Amino acid sequence: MAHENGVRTAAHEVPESAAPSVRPRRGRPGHDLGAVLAAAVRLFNERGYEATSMDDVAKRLGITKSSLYHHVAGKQELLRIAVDQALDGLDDAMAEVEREETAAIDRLEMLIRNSVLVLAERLEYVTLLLRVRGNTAVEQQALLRRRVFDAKVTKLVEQAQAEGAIRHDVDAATAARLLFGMVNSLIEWYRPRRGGAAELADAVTIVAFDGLRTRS
Amino acid sequence: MAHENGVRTAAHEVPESAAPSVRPRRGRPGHDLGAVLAAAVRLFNERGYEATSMDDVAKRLGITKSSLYHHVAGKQELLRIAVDQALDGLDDAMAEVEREETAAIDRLEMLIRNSVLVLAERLEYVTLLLRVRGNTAVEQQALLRRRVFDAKVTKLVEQAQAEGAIRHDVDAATAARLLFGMVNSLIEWYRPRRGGAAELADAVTIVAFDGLRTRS
DNA sequence: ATATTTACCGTCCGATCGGTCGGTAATCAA
DNA sequence: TTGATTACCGACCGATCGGACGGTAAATAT
Repeated sequence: MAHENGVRTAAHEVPESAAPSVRPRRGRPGHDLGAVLAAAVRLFNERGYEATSMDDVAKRLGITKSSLYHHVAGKQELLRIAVDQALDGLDDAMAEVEREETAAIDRLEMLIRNSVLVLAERLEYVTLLLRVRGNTAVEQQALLRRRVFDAKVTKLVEQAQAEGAIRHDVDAATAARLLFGMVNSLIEWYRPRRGGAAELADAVTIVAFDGLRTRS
Repeated sequence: MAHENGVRTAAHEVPESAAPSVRPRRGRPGHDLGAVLAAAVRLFNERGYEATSMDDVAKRLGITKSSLYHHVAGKQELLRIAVDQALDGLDDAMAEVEREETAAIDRLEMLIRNSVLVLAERLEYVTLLLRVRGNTAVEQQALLRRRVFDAKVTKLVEQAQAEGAIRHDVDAATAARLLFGMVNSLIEWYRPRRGGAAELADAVTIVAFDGLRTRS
């Protein structure tokens, strides 16, 4: 693990579903960690994490850099909280599927649908996650969790192949990667619309399982 | 256009197919622009463009930063030359397809195959291209050329739909994006093997057109 | 009124960044 | 031997970076 920072920050904190909420807090009014995180993630995605300075984030919030450091311990922690939001969502999607006992191909379809929904719901967090390169300990930890997820997808494809539901002329690992390559590419162009995520999940599963070609 | 730099650098330069070649040059022996570019692109992809300093590039080559500036005008030019390598390859792939007069779906398949091969051949350049965010004029120019490419793909899908070869229950633009989302995702995991690119292109076209599901 | 809690600010710092400049070293052509 | 040509280097510069620190401002709770 290598704590690397001070003690603070348990593991899963903040955005209580990203709602600014109407709770009247105690001290002087101002931004809370949720607002700070939202602004930071938006900027990270616009310009890239490395290309965004803490001063950029502060300015977007209308405060100074020193004020920003009152809310967050450092730039890396901002990144860590954000990617954890994405990874937790993806893990939930996977956990729900693992509770199922249906045919492997049905669980695979369910996983794809769930993942598309998570991607749409937490678009900015997932976008940030998928761009992490592994430069720091925080990023490497994120890559590790991604690899665990990917391995589970491959397992699922292998099972579906063993059950005869998925073609054997494409390697399972390759199929899994192409599948989630397609899913993950949503971050490049999908923009939230009401209900848009569900029909998008339809499109993805159709292309993935039945292909684009018309058949008689 | 907005030249932004000095006069130099015509448009398409260097890597004469990336071969170090045996040509005996004139002055003092050392690195040429091709070697510099290769080292830079590799580092850009490992750590990200912004996170890579010119000193990092110089050190990887075993020279100093000032020596590096003898070969290249600046960091942005390094990026520009690199992404142009990728874009030129993709444009060639598209141009070959546009010369064809077969059915739209066949041209689409040809484009996918060509694109996969370009991706495999110029993997590092394309990787860099696909990560560009648009922070500078150089990057925005690259994004512009990408958008032109994407628009042509959508047109092709629309034609194939009009010809009845591609299903109508998926929006053409969405299909085009999912298609190249899948293709482009190769940069995340594909690593060169002899002949591997061709069978990878097979896998991609199979999944794209016929889907993963087995059918009786 | 006073204590507590929360948010904010100005100022400073060492490190690193992309880039410049003037000079030196090694090779080939004449 | 001299002149091009090409490659390299040390020293320097202004700007910006992430972050530290001590102090102030506004709200609620007592």
